[in-house]
Amino acid sequence: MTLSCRSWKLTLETGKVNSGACALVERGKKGATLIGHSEQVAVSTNKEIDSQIPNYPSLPPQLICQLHNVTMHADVETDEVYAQMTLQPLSPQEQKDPYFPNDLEKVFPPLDFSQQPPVQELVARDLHGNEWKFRHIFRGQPKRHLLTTGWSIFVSAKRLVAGDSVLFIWNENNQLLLAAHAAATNSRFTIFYNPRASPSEFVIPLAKYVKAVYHTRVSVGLRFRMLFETEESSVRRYMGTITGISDLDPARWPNSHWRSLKVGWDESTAGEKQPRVSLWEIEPLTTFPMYPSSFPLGPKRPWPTGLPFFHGGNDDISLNSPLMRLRDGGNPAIQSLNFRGVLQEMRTIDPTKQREQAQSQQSFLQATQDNQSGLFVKVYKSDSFGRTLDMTKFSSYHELRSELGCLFGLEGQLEDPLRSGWQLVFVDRENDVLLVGDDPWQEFRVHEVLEAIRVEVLLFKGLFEMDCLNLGWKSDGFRGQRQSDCCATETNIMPLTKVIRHIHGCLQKSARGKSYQNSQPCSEREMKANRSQSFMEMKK
Amino acid sequence: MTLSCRSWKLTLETGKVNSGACALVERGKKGATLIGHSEQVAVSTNKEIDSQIPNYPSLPPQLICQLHNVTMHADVETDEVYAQMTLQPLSPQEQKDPYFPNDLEKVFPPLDFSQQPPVQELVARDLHGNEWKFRHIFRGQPKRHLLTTGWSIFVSAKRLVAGDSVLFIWNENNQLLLAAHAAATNSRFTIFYNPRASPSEFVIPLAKYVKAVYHTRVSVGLRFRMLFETEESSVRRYMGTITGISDLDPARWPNSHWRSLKVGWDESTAGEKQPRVSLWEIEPLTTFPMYPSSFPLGPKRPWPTGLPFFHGGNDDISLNSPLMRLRDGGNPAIQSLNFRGVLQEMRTIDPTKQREQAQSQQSFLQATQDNQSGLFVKVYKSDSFGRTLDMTKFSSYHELRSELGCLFGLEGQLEDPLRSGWQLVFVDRENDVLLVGDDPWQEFRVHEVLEAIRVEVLLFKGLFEMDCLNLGWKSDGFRGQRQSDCCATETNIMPLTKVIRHIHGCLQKSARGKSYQNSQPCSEREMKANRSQSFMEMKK
DNA sequence: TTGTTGGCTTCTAGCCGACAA
DNA sequence: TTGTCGGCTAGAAGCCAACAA
Repeated sequence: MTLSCRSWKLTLETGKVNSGACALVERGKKGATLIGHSEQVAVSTNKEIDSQIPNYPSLPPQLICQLHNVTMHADVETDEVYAQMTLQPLSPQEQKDPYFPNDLEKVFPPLDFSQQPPVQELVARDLHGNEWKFRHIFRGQPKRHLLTTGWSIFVSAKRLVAGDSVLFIWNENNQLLLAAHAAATNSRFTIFYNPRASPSEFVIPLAKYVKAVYHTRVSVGLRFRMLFETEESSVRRYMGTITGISDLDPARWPNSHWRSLKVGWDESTAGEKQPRVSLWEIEPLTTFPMYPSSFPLGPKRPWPTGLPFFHGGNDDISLNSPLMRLRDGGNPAIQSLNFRGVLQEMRTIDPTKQREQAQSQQSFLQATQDNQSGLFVKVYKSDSFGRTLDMTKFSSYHELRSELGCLFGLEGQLEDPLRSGWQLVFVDRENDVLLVGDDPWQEFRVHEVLEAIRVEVLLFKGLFEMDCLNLGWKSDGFRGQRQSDCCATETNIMPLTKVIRHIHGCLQKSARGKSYQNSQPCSEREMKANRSQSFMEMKK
Repeated sequence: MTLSCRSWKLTLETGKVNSGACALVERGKKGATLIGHSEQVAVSTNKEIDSQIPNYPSLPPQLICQLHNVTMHADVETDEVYAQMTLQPLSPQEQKDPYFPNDLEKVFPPLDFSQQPPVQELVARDLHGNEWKFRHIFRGQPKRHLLTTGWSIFVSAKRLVAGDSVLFIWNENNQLLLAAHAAATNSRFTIFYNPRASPSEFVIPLAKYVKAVYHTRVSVGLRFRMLFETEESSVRRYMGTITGISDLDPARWPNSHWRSLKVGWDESTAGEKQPRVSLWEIEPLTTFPMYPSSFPLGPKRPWPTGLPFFHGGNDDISLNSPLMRLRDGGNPAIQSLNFRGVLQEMRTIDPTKQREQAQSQQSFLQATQDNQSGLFVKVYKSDSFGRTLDMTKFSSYHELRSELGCLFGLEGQLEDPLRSGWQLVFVDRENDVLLVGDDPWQEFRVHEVLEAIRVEVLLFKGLFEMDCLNLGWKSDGFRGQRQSDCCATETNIMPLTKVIRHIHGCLQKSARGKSYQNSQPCSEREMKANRSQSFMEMKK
C-alpha cells in the first residue's frame, strides 16, 4: 500500500488484530496491496481527539504498505462511521510487483579504499530524525559490505520507535543515498479514517494508483469525468477541466500525488465539489498516450517518480510536480529521470535563492520573447557558476555541446559522455532531469526549452554509489541471542551515464530478483547447546 | 511548573536555548516555578500545522516543571504572536516547595526476602509506555536497595524518548508504586503557545495554582469575579456563578484542574466569554474556608490530590473530581485520602461494571428513599464480594463495625485497625477515600452517606510498600564511562493505617527533607586516569 | 545513610574468514 | 551471492564490599 502520508493519525498496534466487517473490501481486498491517502480528519471534524497527529519530520510522502485489517467503527457521539486499518510497510522483496521496478537503487556513501580493509562509520536516520551509527566494512572472501557494530543498540532501542522500519542514509551533501526497509516485525500501524471528513477517496488499489500516476498523461486544460456517489448511494458522473497541477502541500509533502489536480466543474450544481482531486479519481476524456497493458516492461518505463526511496521529504528542495512526462516508446534510452540524488547534487542553491532565480529567469525569458532577439537559458556546470546562453545561436546538439564545452573548459568531452563522464542534461519545470540529445534538435529547442519557464541546462558529472543495501533486522536482541554481522551488497561508484544505464538494466531484468531475507534470531535453546558444548570442550 | 498536560505541542529542543524577550515575566519570572496549561492550539486556529500533537498515552495530567526560557515569535502568515517556552521537569529535590509535602512516597514492589540476597526484576515504564527492566537487589553493608543491571540499555536508548525523565513503577495489580523523576539532563522540552487560540490564562505561578486548588473551597452556585483584559489592554471585572465542576476531558485527562469549572456569566455582554474557567482564574466572592496563610502546615493539610506521583493517568479508573473537600482544622487525623494506589487496590471492578453498579445503586437508593424503609449501601471487603447494608439499622460506628465484622468474618478486628490492619474506609462520589469514624455518627450517616449517590463502604487491608526511590541517572552511557550501581532507599512494608500515619508524619516535617541528588557521570578524564593507574599497578 | 571506588567477573557485542546453500 | 557458523577478543557491564563523607 502506498501512502501519501499527509496526516495519518498513527497509533501503534498494541495487541491482536481485530476481526470485523471489511467495508473496504470492494475497493481493495484485505491483504491486497493498496494505496491510501488521508486528510486531516481532525481539522475537518473539529474534534479535539482526532487532532493528535504526530509529526514525523522525515516521513516520506509515500510508503509502500500492505493492508492487513480493516474494521469499521462508529463514533459514539455522532454515529459517523469510520474505519480502522492496520498497515504494514512492505519489505523490498514484497515490493516486487509488476507495476514497480524490482531493483530498488542501492547506494552507499563512498568508501575510502586506500584503507585495507575499507571501513567507515555509516550514519543512518530514521523517520524521527534519530541517528543510528553503524560500522560499514568491506571485507570477507569474497569481499562484501558488512554492517557490524551498531546493531545491538539499534535493535534494543528500536522498540521505542515502533513503526519505524525505515532507515535513511545520507551522504555529507545531504543527499538521500539509501532507504533500507527492514523487516516488518513490530512495524504495523493503525489508521483511523473518517470518510465524511475527507472528500476524496481514501483507499484505492495500488494498480489504480500506478496506472494513474505513471501511465496517464495529464495537463492543464484536460477534460475529464469523475464519478460521485450520491446520497442515495447511486452513482453520477460530473464533468470538469483540469485548471492546475501542483502539490497540495509543497512544503510538508512535496511529491504527493494526493489531490494534486486543481479542477473546475462544469455544472453549477457541482459547486460544492472539492476544488482539488487526485489523479486516480478522474477519467481523462482524451485517451492520450497510455501504456497499452500488453506493452512489454523495460526500457520504455520511466523512472518511477513516486517511489519512496528517493523522497526523504526532509530537505528543502521540493520536486514540485511528480508527474512523469512520457515520451514515445521504443527508444532504448531512458529519457526521463527524476532522481532526487541527482537533483540535489546538481542544485546546491538554497530555496530562496532558487525562487529568486526562477523569478528573474521568468522575466528574462519574457523579455527575450518580446523582442524576439534570442532565446536565452542559463547553463550550469556542476562545479562552477551558471552562464546565460542564447539557444537561437545553435542549430544542432553538436553546436550546443561544442559551445558549452568551450564555456566550461570541457572541450570535446561532452561528445563522449560515456568515456568522459560529463553528461549534458536539463531540468524542466517539473524538476525532471532529462538527457539532452534524445529528441530531435528542433523539437528540443522549441518544445523543451520554450515549453517550460524554468528550463535550465546543466552540465553534470556526478559520481554515484549504487546498489541496494540488503538490510535484515538483527535478532531481537534478547540476552543470550547471537548478533551476527549484517551483510550488504556491493558499492558501485559510477558516473551518471553509467547510473542511467544501470537503471536501464535494472528495469529490464524486472522479473528476476535477489532474495531479501531477514536473519533468524538464534533460539535460546541453541544458544544453551552451544554453551554447554564449549564447556564440554573446555573440560577436555 | 505544574502542567496540566492537555495537548502540548511538544518538540524536542535540539540546540541551545534561545535568548530573547520574556513577555511572560510579568506572570512568572524566568526561572520561577510556574504552572502552565494548554489548549489545543490547532483546533482553535484551524491551522493544519498546529495539529500535529503527539499523544502520550501515559502522560499524567500534571508534571512539575521549571520554566527555563520564554521567547516570543510571530506567525509569518497571520502575525499572531505566540510564545515558545522551554520547560524542564523538576527533580524530587527541586520539588521541595513550601506548598508541597517534601517527602514523596517511596515505594517498591515486595521483595522476596527468603532469597539471600533478595533480588527481583523491577519493571518500570516511561511516559510512552515503554518498559524498562532493572535488577533490584537488597545487599551491602549496611543493607540497601540497589538497581544494578538495566541502566546501560536505558541510558543508551533514552535519547529516543528525550523529554522523558519520569519512570513509573507498577506492581502486579497495576498500582502505581513509584514515579522516579530523574535528573533533568536532556529532558527539556519546548512548548509553543498561541494566546489567541486559548481563551484561558496559559502560564501562572505555582503558588497561585496551589492556593486555588488546595486552599480554596469551590462549589456549584458559588459567585465569583474574574478579570479580563480588554482589547485596549485595560482590565475589567466580570461576575459569574459556578454552574458545574467537572473535568474538561475526563477520559484523557482525568484530574486536570484545567478549566474544570463550568460557569455562567452575569452580563449578557459576557456572552462570548468562555463557558469553562480554571480555579485560579476566579476570585470567589464568599471568602469561605480558606487556609489562613499563617496557619501552620501539617495535620490539617489534605493529601494533595493533584500531585503527579499518584496519577499515572494510564489506567481505567479515573478520579473524577480532584477537588478536595476540606474539613474543619484541628483534627489530627487525616480524613481525606485520595490515594490512587489505595483506590485501585480496593476497586478492581472494571469501569463498565462500575458504571452499571453506580446506576443500579442510584435507582436502589431512590427506591429506598421513596418508601422510607431503610438506607442501603453496598459494603465490600477487599478480598470478597460486596453486600448490601441498611444504614438505618445502626446507631453508632460501633454497631456498624460490629455488623461488618460479622459479615466478613473479622469479628473485633475493625475496632483496632492499627493492630489488625483492617481499616474501614468509604469512597465518596468524588472517589476520595475517607476514613470512617472521624465525623460524628449522625453526620456520617446522613451527610456522608446520603450526600453522594455512589457511596461505597469498604473494608480494606492493604499492604503498602513505601518510600521514595532515589534514582539518579547513570552516566550518559558514553563508551569508556563507568556505569555504577544505583542506590535506592529502603522498602517499607506497612498496612494502610501506618501509611496514613506515615503520610501524616511527612506532612508535619515539611521543612526537613532528605537530599535527592543525582549521580554525577564519571568524566572521561577520570576514567582514563583510573585506567592508567590500574595499568601501572599491573605492570608492577 | 549513601555516593564512590577498586578490584574483580561475566558475557555481550563484535570481529573474522570459512563454508555451504 | 549471502546467511550462518566457530572461534576468538576486547571491553562494556555488572557485581560486590569497603570506605568515606
